[in-house]
Amino acid sequence: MLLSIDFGSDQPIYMQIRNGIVTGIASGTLKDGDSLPSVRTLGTEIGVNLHTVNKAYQLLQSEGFIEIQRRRGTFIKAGDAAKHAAEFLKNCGGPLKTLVSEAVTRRIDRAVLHQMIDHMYDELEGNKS
Amino acid sequence: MLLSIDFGSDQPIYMQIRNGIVTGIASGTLKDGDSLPSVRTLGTEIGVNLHTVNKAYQLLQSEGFIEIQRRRGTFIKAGDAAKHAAEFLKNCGGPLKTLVSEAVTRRIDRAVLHQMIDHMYDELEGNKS
DNA sequence: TTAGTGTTATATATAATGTATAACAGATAG
DNA sequence: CTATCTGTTATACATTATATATAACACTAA
Repeated sequence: MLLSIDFGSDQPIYMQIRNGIVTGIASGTLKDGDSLPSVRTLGTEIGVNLHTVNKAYQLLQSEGFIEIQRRRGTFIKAGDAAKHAAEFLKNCGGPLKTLVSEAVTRRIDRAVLHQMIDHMYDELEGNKS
Repeated sequence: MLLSIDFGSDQPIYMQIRNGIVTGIASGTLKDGDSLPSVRTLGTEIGVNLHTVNKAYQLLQSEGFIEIQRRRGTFIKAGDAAKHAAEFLKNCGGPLKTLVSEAVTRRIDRAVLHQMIDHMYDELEGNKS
């Protein structure tokens, strides 16, 4: 299954969908031009209303990850990475600062975070060309 | 000022308070045993209701960052870092995975994230003993 | 005695999240 | 041409999260 939803999560469902698809793109599971399930199909599949799926799709489109073609379908969009890189770097600063602060209070060495990130990169980029 | 609140933020006020105090502890601005402003004082200071501050304090106490002493005040608690380290590492995996995934889609090299983290560590640990 | 502490209770308001149902209008496949 | 599928819009509703307002409680500390 492309996505699995945790209904008990503190994270909104549409955010879980959004994050799942972003990870799918990063891992290469979803490639440029691939079609996504319709809002109804995906909604039924994961047990969620079509509007919730639509909310995730709208968000993903606004972020440049997908392209919604009315009455045709929704497709993965490679887009211009560099164009969105600055935006990402600006937005990730706050959350990352909080995460690092918490790590420092727990006396977790920076090397641990480096390793976690490296492991995630390896895992994501492992299934590429 | 210890804290500044962005009322237009998507992040809840009590979360901003919580994160600000965690960062304060990480940077050494807030040390073990230091007293925090009362819920009323801090609330007035940043233009927020005392219950909102109390919500942040309760959360921080549940996470082991502070100790609330009824009718006496609230104090920074060094606590046992190792005791909470595992919990943190478990919880940070999800958000970090999302962040890394997004970085990969934007073709941002892992070294960039490493550098950001190093910079934050340096900044936080720079003001220590 | 007085002021200050976190806490509890009650009430209210707003926004966010999610569901339900129906209809629209064009695309697409049979 | 017809039937199905597409994202979209509209309406309504329910629940939860967030935040404020006000008052009182019970104890601490100056």
